[in-house]
Amino acid sequence: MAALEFLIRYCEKNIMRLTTRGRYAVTAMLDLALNNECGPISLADISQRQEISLSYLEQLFAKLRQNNLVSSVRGPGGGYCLARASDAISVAEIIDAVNESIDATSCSGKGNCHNGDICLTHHLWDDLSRQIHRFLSGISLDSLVHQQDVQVVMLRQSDQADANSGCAKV
Amino acid sequence: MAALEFLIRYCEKNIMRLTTRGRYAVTAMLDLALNNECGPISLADISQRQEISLSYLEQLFAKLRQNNLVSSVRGPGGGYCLARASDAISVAEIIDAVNESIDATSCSGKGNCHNGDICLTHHLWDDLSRQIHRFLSGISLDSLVHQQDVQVVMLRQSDQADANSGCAKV
DNA sequence: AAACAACATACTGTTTTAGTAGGTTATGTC
DNA sequence: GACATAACCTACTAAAACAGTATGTTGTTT
Repeated sequence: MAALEFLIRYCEKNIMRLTTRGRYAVTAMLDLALNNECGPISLADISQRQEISLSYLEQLFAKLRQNNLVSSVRGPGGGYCLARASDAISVAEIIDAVNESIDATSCSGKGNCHNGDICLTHHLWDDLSRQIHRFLSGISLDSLVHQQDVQVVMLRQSDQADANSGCAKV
Repeated sequence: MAALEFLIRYCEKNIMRLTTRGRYAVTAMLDLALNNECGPISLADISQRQEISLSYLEQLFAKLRQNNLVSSVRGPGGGYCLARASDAISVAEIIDAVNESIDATSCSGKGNCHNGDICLTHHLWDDLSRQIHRFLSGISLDSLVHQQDVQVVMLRQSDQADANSGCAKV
């Protein structure tokens, strides 16, 4: 039945991990979003601007590329571009892409998940997990760039003045 | 000035970490919330129900206690209770409590955070970080227990029938 | 041909996670 | 008072994840 399938799916679902790894990935993608009109951005540039190790960035971008979040151009002048418009890329996608490591530890493997209140809290957790995921799915790179948070607008506007005045990297 | 203070505060702020550790803590707190009327709940009970190592639970509850999220009763028949009503305890508090380890790595220590577009993406990240935190601050244990998610209501109702029929543990 | 930059793989030190082990202290019950 | 219970505390450990280093190769532009 649909209910059981549903239950199993969410029992096996893994946690939405949120660490510095995800921060690096989102930060790098934000860097891309901000410099998108300027053609491909090299990882060397991002590495320098965001102070993230180049090789580490390469590892992260391998995953981002596998998940069709960025496209690459090789050779001199090459680099990475967003694969889609920044309003079509969610924060959730980025974090998921970079944390791919399917280990469904919750309650799979043990058949005792399906009976009664043993697993009730698991369901509740899965609810939360899904809410978090849905929340982050609703936040696009674009919405981040275009100040959602009123409190820091003042700070950011002065910053954006320099940043947006036509491809500062050239 | 206020703006600079503001900037520094959020530059130094750490990421909201979300791992299995947090899942365990939230799960355990949910277990408490569900059995709250039954008096103190021993960690041994939670350990058995949620399949979490007893000693690990003890470590987590040490943090939860330090942060006034639970209160304890020693001796036989003792255990832990929620320190407040379940609608006054947010998921964010629980996760924060259990992940306490102040390491402000973002851009503190390096003075270069304050100039221009170098740190623009950091601001954007901090925005996101704060949004996540605010989101999880808005979700209480109580709201989790009382089905926010319509899709799983059907599943949970049958479960809650057993669970809520007066302190199953006695 | 040379330089550039993506792409790939293997290795390393550190931190976090999750759990184990072995206690001490407080408090009910017999 | 003896005893069981369960909180409380500290130190240790194996495994995983994190973050970074090193060393390439492949493709592309100049």
